[in-house]
Amino acid sequence: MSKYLVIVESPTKARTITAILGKDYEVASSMGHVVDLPSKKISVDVEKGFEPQYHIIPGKEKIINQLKKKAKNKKVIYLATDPDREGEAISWHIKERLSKAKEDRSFYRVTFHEITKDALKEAFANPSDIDTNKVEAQIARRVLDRIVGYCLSPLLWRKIVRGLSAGRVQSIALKFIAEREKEIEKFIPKITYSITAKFKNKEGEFEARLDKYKGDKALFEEKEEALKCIEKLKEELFNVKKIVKKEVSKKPLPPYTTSLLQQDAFGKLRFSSQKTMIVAQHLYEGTQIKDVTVGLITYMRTDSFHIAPKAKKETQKFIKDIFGQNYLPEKEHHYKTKKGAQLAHEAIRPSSIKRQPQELDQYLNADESKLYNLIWKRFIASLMSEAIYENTKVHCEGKDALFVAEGRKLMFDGFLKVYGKEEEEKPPPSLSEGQELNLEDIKIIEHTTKPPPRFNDASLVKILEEKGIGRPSTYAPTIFTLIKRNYTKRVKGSFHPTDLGIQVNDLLTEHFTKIVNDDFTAQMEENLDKVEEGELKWKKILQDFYPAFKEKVDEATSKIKKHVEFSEKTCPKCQGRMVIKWSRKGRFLSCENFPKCRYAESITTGVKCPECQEGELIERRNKRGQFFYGCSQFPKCHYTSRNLPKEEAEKENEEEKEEQ
DNA sequence: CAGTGAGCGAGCTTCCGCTTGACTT
Repeated sequence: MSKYLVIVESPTKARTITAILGKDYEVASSMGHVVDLPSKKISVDVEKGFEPQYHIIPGKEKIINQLKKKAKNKKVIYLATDPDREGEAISWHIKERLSKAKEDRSFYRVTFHEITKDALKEAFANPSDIDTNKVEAQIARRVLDRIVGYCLSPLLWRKIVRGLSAGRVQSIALKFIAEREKEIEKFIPKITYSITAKFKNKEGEFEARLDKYKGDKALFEEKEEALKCIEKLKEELFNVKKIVKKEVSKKPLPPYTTSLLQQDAFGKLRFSSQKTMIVAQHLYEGTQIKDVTVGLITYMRTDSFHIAPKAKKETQKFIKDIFGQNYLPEKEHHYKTKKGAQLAHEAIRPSSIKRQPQELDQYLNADESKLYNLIWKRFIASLMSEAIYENTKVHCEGKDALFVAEGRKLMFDGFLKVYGKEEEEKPPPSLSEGQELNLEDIKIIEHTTKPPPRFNDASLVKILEEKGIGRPSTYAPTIFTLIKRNYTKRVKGSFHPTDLGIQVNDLLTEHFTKIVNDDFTAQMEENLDKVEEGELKWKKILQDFYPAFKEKVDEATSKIKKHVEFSEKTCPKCQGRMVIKWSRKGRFLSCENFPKCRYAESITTGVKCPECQEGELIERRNKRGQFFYGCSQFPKCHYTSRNLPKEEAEKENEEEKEEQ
């Protein structure tokens, strides 16, 4: 019988810890949060000090009961959830629920940043209490998000359409997408002209670009000017004025955090954020290799570059053994962690560098192999030495003109041996200073400025992380929410806002400028830090925020006119216009004069029923709220379909096109 | 896996962040 109970968040972690701690410790997992604000109501008493009204998350009663059962005969319970704000709050909620029992028992908080024998020994030798400041910072964060989300969303229901949502994180993500579209729309391409020349001497020929003409930067707005310039240049004599050689080194990229993994997997494998996380989860949970299940990578939701010392040593030895001492840097690279990171976990790395990608292929499916391959290479590269290039810059001068030719040569590959591309450019042939050159050819190159690109999974996650908006566990779900709400659509991998998305964003940016501002979250985080330091009371954050926010909500409620969607049709009874309304069964057409005129009808799609040829297809919803199409002649005709027959035909066509 | 519904005007929707399984006929 175990003496102690240890509670962690994830079952995988529980398994690993059990193996280290031994028989005296029973390890259980909470599966994340067990207590939260109920989703039905706002559950924050804004009149009385913003006190949150918590409940057990539906479905988590089972887990709490299991924890209670396991705690029964234990005198000591160790709360070992993740060492960050959310982890502290989880421990606090669990303690509250478990200490209601009559038995006397002690609770200790233990924290560790890596799961090794030494780290655990250290942690359990120095147990502490729950850090109430950290918990309070979490409460402030939770309550603020609840207030923002549950005040703004209903406003959108009333003013635009039911079922919409807004929040501190998703609304900024939407803003990035919507504003980018506006930039693209108003973008006017600008054309400029530059000049390149081909020079020749005994050794060979090379290209150079015109850098300066009569002391000015050689970029022309008019083609005429460039042509005139060329005519003059043809008469000039050129020689090699200067040859500059310079060694430059290129540092490897840091190991993966969640955001970097999502970005790279999108760039290299075209995985969506969501897909990356699902595949990474499989690698983390592990797979059976020669009768044992082993986790192949460390935890995939992290914002830290930290590497367990033991893993680092193992990898450095591996690099030395396989590639040689040269491939280890003289001084270890330091990767700077983002401000505001919570550092609860390590960077994402292989659990052992010795499990090489090609050896695992037989145990993994294609996607898992590809992702593991990236993780393995990126991690090992992050500990390898820099690549060294020799850059050559040749200045060719005439009377009024300076041409520059550049090249680079790889002198030492370093980390490029495993990860990344060699960017070699052909250096000019061997030249000597003062040498005369023949101008062989000269031409104009047209440059068109391009609009900024639309966001994709990678760039959206990148900007969110840079601005400190959202957390590793929420990047993928946030993107999913924007798509689910029909705010944005993925078109060939990049996000286009929908009309609805633009409309929602316009409303929010006009009336809630502060909340959809980039640094709203940053300011919140600064305040939360103060709460953690004990310098600020959590309620003060809300007292400072809420009154002005409430005023804006009230103002918007009275100012904004409800958006009414008119249809083309008129009411056959009173000649009023028909408008689109929502019931719990979906959309329908109603007379604008309701309730004076009660005429209503279904919205038809204009597509004839393929079965009876009489009725038209109508958009319908089943008990679970899912859409399907049925015949207007029901119950005479029972035809149903998930998609419009016409759409299906179009879809098939598109697929065929793409395959070609 | 597919099926899903019969009048619609109530009562419903929603946030962010931490975790993994997983309801029906």
